[in-house]
Amino acid sequence: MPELPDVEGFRRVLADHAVGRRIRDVEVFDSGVLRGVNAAGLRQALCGRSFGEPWRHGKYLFAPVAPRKDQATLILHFGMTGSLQWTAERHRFDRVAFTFRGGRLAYRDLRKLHGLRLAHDPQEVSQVVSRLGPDAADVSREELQQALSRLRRQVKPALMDQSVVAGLGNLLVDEILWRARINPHRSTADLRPSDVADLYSRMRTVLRQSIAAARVPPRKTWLTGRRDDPSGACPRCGSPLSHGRLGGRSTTWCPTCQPR
DNA sequence: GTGAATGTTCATTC
DNA sequence: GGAATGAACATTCA
Repeated sequence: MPELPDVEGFRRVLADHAVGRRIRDVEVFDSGVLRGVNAAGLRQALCGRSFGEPWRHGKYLFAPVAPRKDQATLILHFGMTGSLQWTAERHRFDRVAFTFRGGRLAYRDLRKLHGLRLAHDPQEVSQVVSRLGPDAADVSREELQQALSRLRRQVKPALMDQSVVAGLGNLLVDEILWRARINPHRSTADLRPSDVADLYSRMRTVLRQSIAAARVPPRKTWLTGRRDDPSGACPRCGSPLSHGRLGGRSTTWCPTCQPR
């Protein structure tokens, strides 16, 4: 599930409900999601403290621990199935829960591909961020142009590479390329500046609308709304959609709108 | 039982 | 050195 818009939604959940409130308890139901920290360490770092204003870069969510003199930051990554929920109800896939007066915040994740880290100082945080390209919701057209022009790769895997631009996942990239009428197999080396300009403006639109919905909205007018239908037709031209694998990921495109 | 799933990382092989 | 590929991680669901 989680790409940039989803994680931005989780950021809002944390910001709206938990920031500034005393963390009364940290329950670890499954330590399989803890990375580089154990349950006792996490409890000790967080209990009695609170979260400061959370921020996001790409698909990572950073929750600074207050008071700031502690210099610690909780780093969350949601893998393919994670989420952050403000809910009183315990769910079978809740792996960690933070308890506050008046509610609880659950890190819920089916597959446990990623999870929670605790950075003890700003260096550890910048270490994580330094491996990422500019945030997709924040990057300028010039930056994107430059990042892509350095590569000679198929455009889809290039855009999904978090060190090129951070935050785009499988669904978003398919959606953006479809709107920009760029075939996912095309090489970044062959993109004209006008292609990148198109790509950029489509990316902005898709991100803005997806962030508002806290997900890639499964609308029938979007490619995303049709990709799971094996006999799906392009919402724009009606051609049967093509399906394949690219960079190891399932890929959907329109052979008419997105010629090679 | 099999394969696939909106992610990342590592090893291997061009 | 880059780029492409496949496996691995853990788990459920169709």
